[in-house]
Formats: sequence, structure tokens, C-alpha cells
Amino acid sequence: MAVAETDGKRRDNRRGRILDAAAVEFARSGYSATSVRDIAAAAGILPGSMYYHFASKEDLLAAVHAAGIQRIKERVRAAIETADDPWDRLEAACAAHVETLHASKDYGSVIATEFPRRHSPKLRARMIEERDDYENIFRSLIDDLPLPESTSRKYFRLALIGAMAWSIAWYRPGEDTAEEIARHIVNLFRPAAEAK
Amino acid sequence: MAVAETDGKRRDNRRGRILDAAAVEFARSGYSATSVRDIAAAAGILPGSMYYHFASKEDLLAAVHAAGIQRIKERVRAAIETADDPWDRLEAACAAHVETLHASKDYGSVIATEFPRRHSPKLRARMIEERDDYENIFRSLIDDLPLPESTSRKYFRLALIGAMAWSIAWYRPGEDTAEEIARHIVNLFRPAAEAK
DNA sequence: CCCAATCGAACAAACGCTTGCCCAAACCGG
DNA sequence: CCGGTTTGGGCAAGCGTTTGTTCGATTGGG
Repeated sequence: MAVAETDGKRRDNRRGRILDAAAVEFARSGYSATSVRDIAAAAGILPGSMYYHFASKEDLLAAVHAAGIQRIKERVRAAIETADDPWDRLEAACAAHVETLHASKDYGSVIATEFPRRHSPKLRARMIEERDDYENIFRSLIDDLPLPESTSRKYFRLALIGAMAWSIAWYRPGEDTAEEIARHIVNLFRPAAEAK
Repeated sequence: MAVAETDGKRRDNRRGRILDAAAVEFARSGYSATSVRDIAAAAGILPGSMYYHFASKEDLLAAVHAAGIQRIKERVRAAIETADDPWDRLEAACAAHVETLHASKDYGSVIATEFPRRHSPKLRARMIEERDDYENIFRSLIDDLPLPESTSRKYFRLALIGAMAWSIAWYRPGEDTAEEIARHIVNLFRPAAEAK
């Protein structure tokens, strides 16, 4: 769940802890409502010490975003390989997507709620690139689906990703599992394959 | 599009202009990245003058949220009455929803991107209440649909609203119209009615 | 001439970030 | 195995700026 522990080298431990703390705070309050002091306090260091590991607050957000995308990409890629049927592959991908979004809730929440257009051109470009790269997984999964010609694959993808992303807004722990959510959502889209 | 002009009374003109300016700034940068000075500058007044009309910055957000919800509710309610068939009514509602979300982009964007959980308990409660009230329109529209028992109406509603809300994230003016977007999305869900 | 409405100026607090200094562990030639 | 040196990491303090908000003075239409 946290990045800190998984970074073999002891050397990077502190950096990982700051990253985790930043993800938690950014997820809870949003980027601009979160102060460097908040993050430092959550990480157990003083504000100034953060700047040894990250050049700026913006750099810290970039690192959280990159780590979050990388993680969800890995999980989804791994999940896909467990199935052969195109619909099963999509369902596996969605389950992994929703699961990761809520399991490492902090990183997932940052990805789902920090809009690129609200950040500097430089960071915006990085975020969009990383997101596009990730969405390409779904692009190719959906390309493999046997859909009627009348169904727009573009809207299929956007609606699917939107429906999953929105779960961040309404999900309450203890109700349904991420797998159930993903299964329900995919089942909603599944009949679209047989439509004329 | 703007509230300012529509408020008959001259007396409320300034209040409406501040409200519009706040919606624009909140939509562009988010609540906490927007300063009272930004809003005042956009409204053509001095920062202090805002406090004659609104008790606080938070109150201003509450007013923008309420105005946005009220507007979208009116449009959707009106759109529903143009049709009798349950699916047509849903499609009309979705078209009005997406259209309003993008037409009065500022108010719509604030609704779609300001998460209640990130605000004070008082404001959070108000926002959730207003949203629930609005979502009840869709709740009853979906109750009227002839869906197979295996289809969860709850997930149907959440996925539909999520897919529409997400359009804020990817929509670029000049590509598709709001009506086309809504039609495509509803058509994706429509086959779910005939599934076993 | 009144009073709603706005201005102009200021407030304390919080902001992102920089700087100068310090300490312990790791490293490495002799 | 020693002892000097490098280096990862953190501390304490404060820089200048921006924040939300307050408030007495000022203005102008009815």
C-alpha cells in the first residue's frame, strides 16, 4: 500500500515516507489546500527537510502522480494476463483498476481528483502524457471487443473510465468490494456488444 | 449563462456579478487556489467589498453551488416533460444535464469538481443535501426503466452520472456537442435493458 | 440628508521556499 | 584496523509574499 516499505534500499526510505505522506494529504485536502508544513508533519520531519528530496511542492505532486500511475499500470497489466476472452480481460482490468484506486486510496485519489488543467504547463504536460499512456491499455482492450459498428469505442472508453473514476466520489468502505463494483459496471456495458 | 443579468432587481446586480466571477475562478483554479482578491478583480470590485454581500469565502462557494444545482435541476426537470417513454425521458434528462454542465461551464464545473468531503462539515452537509436532492430526479427516472432484475439500479445510476461527470475532464469545445455526448452515453446503457 | 454600498488600508496568520549549520553512518587509502 | 573525508539527512530560523478578513471613512442615488 505504501511506497516507503517497498523501496529495498534503506537510502530511499525517507523519500518514500515523504511521498506517502504527500499522497495522503493531497488526497484528503487537494494540492493547493495542502501545505508543505502539513506534509512534513505527517512524514515526521521539518518543512525545510523536504527540499532535500524534492525540488518543490509541485515536484512532489509530480512524483506522487507518477508513482500512482506506475502502480495502477502494473496491476492492470498483470490482471489482463489472467484471461483470454476479450470481455474477461476487460473485466479483469476494471477490477484491478477500481481495486488499486481504492486500495492505495491516496495515490488513486490524487490521480482521480487532481485535474491537469489546474497546474503549470510543465506539470500538466507530464500528467497528461502519463494518463494517456495508461489509458492506452484500455484503448487496446476495447479495440479487441466485438462491438457493433454503431457503438463508438471512444465513448465506450470514456464512459467506462468515468464510471470507475466517479466511484471515488461515492465509495464508502465496508459496503461493496472493489471487485463487485467493477463487475457491476462492466456488466452494465456488456450488453452493448449484442445491440444492433 | 450568467446569473448577473437574469436577476431582475438592479439591487442584486453586484451580488450576481460577484457570484459569476466566483464561479469562473473556482472552476478554473479550484476553491482553495482561488483568492478573494482574484474574485474581486474579476468582478471589478475591491476585495473588502465582497464581504458586504457574502459573509465569507466559504459562503460564496455555497452560493455558487446552490445556484448551479438549482439551474441544472430546472433544466433537467423541464427536459423530462418533453417525452413519455422512460428511455426517452432519461435521454432528455442526460442531454440537459451534460448541456448545462458545459454551457454554464463555470457553475457546472464547480459542482463536478468540488468534493464535499474537502470542505467544512457545515458546507459539506449542504452540498450533499443539494446533490442528493438533484440525484433523486435520476433515481426516479431509472426506477421507471424496464430493467432486468439482474441489473442493479444503484450501479446504473452511479455509472451513468459518473460517465457524464467525467466529460468535464476530457471535453474540448468544438468537438462534439453536449447532445451528442449524452446520446452516445445513454445508447451505451440502453442495451442493458434487454439483457437476461 | 440618509443609508445602502463601496472603498482604502490594514491586520495577523499562514504560505512556499532558502539558508547556514550539524550529526551520524559509510567509505577508503594507508 | 585506523582516521580523515564524503555524503545522506535533518534542524532551526527566517526570508518575502499572499492569505481571509475587518473596519472606519467615503460616496452617491432616492
